[in-house]
Amino acid sequence: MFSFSEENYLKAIFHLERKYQAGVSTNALAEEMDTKASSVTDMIKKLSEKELVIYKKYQGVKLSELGGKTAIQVIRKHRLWEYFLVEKLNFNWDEVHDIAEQLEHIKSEKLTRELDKFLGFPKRDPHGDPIPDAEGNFSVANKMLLSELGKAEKGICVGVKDSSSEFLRFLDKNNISLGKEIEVLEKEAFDGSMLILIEERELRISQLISNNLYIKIQ
Amino acid sequence: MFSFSEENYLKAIFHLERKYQAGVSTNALAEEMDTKASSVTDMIKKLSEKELVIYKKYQGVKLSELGGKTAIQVIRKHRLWEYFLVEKLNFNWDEVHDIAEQLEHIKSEKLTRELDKFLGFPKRDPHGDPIPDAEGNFSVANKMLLSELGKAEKGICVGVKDSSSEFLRFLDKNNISLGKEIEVLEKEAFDGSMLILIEERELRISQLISNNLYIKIQ
DNA sequence: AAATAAATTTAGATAAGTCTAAAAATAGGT
DNA sequence: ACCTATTTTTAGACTTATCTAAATTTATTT
Repeated sequence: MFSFSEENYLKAIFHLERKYQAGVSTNALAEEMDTKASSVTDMIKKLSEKELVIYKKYQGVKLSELGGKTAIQVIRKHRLWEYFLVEKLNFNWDEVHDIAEQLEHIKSEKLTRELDKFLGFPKRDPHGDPIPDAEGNFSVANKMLLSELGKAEKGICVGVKDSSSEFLRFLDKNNISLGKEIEVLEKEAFDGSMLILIEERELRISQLISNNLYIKIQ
Repeated sequence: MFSFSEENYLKAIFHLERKYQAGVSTNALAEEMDTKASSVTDMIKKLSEKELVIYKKYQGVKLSELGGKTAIQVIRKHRLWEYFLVEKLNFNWDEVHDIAEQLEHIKSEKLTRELDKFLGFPKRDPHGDPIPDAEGNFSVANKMLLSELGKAEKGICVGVKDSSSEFLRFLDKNNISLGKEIEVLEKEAFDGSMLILIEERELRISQLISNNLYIKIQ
């Protein structure tokens, strides 16, 4: 089928397409993949020959139908494995990403289906991201960033934008986890920090934090 | 750490060392790995530089202490995943090998430990092979081949030598599975076939079959 | 619209793992 | 001990995925 590297590129393009609908630039992809632009060009050509992406020189790249499907299957596997690691193997949510990066490339449709069934067809991974079903369908929740809330507004914490171990451990330390209600008590215009109420506790968080926490209102 | 390919070579050498204690020959390894002798020589040199094997030109190859430990960890992961697939994900014992070949290369000690714990520290994989513990220790059962039994002798089926899907499906079809008692009713000297009694049923099996079934006596 | 800056692609090189074909070493038979 | 057959290694080439440096295209500024 496809190599690990090809699958990683497809996944990266998929994620970047949300931000760059017109086409993902070589440089953006190079940054996302932590590689050089020239390497990206080479790989894009290869993906283009395999009809996984639509590419015109200097015009950026988009996933084809096939490329999109493939990317979603990789993402499905990644998120199912993350769920497995947390729910069955006692991993914390900040420890699962790197292992899922490896597991997402295991090739066996039956394995993915059976894992999904074994886990009870979970809808979201430990970071609140939706898990595509076998057909590739997944719900795009109407979430927003906590930083978008105004004073006295409330929301339920439903996901994280940054899922780095550092950020997740910060949330753990401050007892912020998915499903909890957060109310904005104050907003500081100067630095974007806010005072929030979560489980009867008041907590001051910087804009970097509120910019990486997804919430759902009402 | 080590590449998939390096790990596969170590595993192959480990398995072949049982048969060739004096050192595994390049050709034997090439056959096992389904590759060319020249490729084997190249890889052995690399493994030798990394001190994973002991190698002198034209003298065959042996695993070093480190190479042996590494091989056993790969085998441990392979067998744990096979057990997982059969016990948790409803796979049949003839379907798990290829997937375990992929999963055995996932790098995370914690994952292996937690998987082992989750499975209840199983001692044997679905084919009856011992699963090394975290320290690499595993029991070498005093098993023998069914073909070594004489007339009127009995044994408990404890493993398979060939674990190809074809052989395993043959066993399924004839209701031969691990744990069952087998008694030799007749032995045909001419072709090595035997008439066996298993669960009240009489069954004639060729020598190819009895040569690939491990049993334990008394 | 020309000049400059930025982004992108091309050209050529490298490392891992494989191959074929040829050379070298070992083993076996007489 | 010699000749031959077999095994093993070497030499040189190919593929995948990467890199650096140079060339080219696109975008921006004046």
